[in-house]
Amino acid sequence: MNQRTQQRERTRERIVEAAAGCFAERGFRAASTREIAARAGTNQGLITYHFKSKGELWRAAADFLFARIRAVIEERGPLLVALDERERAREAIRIFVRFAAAHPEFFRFMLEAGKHDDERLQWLVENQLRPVYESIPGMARFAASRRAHAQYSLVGAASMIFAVAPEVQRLTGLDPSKPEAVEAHADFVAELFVR
Amino acid sequence: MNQRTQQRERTRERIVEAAAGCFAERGFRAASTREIAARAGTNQGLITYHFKSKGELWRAAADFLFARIRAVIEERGPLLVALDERERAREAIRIFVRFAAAHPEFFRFMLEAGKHDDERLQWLVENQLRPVYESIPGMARFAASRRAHAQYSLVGAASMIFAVAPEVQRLTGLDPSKPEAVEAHADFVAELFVR
DNA sequence: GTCTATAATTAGATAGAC
DNA sequence: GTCTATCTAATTATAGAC
Repeated sequence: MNQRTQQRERTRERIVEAAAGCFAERGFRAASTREIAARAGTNQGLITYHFKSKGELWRAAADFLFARIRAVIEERGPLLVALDERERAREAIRIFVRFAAAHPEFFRFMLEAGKHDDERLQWLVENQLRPVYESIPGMARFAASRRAHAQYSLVGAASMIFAVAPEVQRLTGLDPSKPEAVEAHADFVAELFVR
Repeated sequence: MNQRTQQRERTRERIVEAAAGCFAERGFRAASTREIAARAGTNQGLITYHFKSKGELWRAAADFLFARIRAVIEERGPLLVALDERERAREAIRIFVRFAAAHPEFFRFMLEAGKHDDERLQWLVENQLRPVYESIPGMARFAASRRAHAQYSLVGAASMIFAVAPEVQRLTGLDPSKPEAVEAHADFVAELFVR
């Protein structure tokens, strides 16, 4: 790879990461390409050059966010096989909670996308979400008829406190991003779903 | 109350309800006063006349949404005292889940507001959320040090599946708004938190 | 009280300089 | 590949007719 191609990739990466943050914080419509460009340390025209449209940038941002959760699954999944069934389910849930704490933008992005039945949601479900849906941890314990209820209860219980962290801080005084709070939440949710 | 005052109140109510829906669906910034006006069957200029600014309309919308949850608490709360402690906690959670199913816009509105630490969140916490926070059901069972974790786990588990209903439908085929799905989710979450 | 017209900003996409 | 300038369309808030 020559220097120009490397520079190109680094610039694209900076823009995509800034876009993921902006789309998560503001939603697709309210996120502006000018703000994304500024956050990436560049200009608005360059976004059109690299991504053609705001919609394509959004898809690149989704791919960026899902690459991180896939990495966690691939990295931590194999380590769980040594544990017995119940402790494996608990530890998988703790890993999931820690991911939610480390990447609240992932869940903010998903919460924004999941509430509108448009072409973006369709693309997201088919290309990103469906492939990882089956790997949500600890769900084999529940009957198929309750699977969706268990999945979304777990995702909600694990991620909500981090998705609205500023509200939690103002309302309760607890800062959910602190390591002690993350571990307390991981233990609480793991114990809630696997007793 | 004379006719003109009645007409005024009905118009304001229509605008506020439309605003609550738009702010929940799109967030504060992306919701446009023109779309709100169109949904309320009127025009954009009238919004400025009645509410002065978009920010004040947002506060009126928040007040409208919280009035509904307060009404449920006041209406259904007294009926629970006849039950024993555990069944009271379970039934309170079921009522909360049914509210989340009937009013996903409440939770979409809150999820959008809760992720930005701005003057709107400050107003929302102090004027609307704090007064009802203590009435979230079934939480007396948990130690004070775990209260926030329990509260947000419950809110997340109860509401997420309805907040992202279009995603759930596309991904799993389940329509969470159907009465059978609502009851199944209510039972699942109640059983999850009170065994 | 309701509506139309408009002013001042800001948006995404495009064109072209370098 | 990067950046500035600009076009068209949309935004909120305002002014004023009725």
